[in-house]
Amino acid sequence: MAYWLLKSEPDVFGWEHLLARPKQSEPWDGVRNYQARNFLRDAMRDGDEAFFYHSNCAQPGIVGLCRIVGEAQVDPTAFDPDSKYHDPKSDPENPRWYLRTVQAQRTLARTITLAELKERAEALEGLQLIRRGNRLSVMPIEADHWAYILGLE
DNA sequence: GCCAACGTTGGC
DNA sequence: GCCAACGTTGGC
Repeated sequence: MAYWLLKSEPDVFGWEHLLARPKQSEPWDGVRNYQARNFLRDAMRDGDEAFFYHSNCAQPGIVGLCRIVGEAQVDPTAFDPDSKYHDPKSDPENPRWYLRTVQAQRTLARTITLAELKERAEALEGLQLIRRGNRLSVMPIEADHWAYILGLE
């Protein structure tokens, strides 16, 4: 069992959107960064758990817990000219982008903010989220960091 | 392969 | 809205 953090802009697709979906699950498409893609495609496993993180908003932070459901699949939005995630250089014969389905597990009792995670930088050493200039939208979380962060709730 | 220019991310 | 940091592109 591995742990992850998934970033999402609440104005685009936030935690409330996920909760409103049938079975509270959604294909996590549109990832267009190779490092994030590699995590999605190669490292994640069915049943892994993930923090759902709100970025680019008034109060960035972790708002919920979700689960990775099933195996990696080719991201069909890459081949859709009408999609904002369309990638004309991605060849269906040799797909470049993948997705995973995520399912909401529970809403956190409160938002664990980026600000307080930064305050705990000593205990969370190595956490990519609080590294300078971090922009990864899919990142691994060490098991002890996972437990520590949940303990802040 | 280098690197400048450009576009994007995301906190503040 | 600003801007630092980063990834990608493309000329050479």
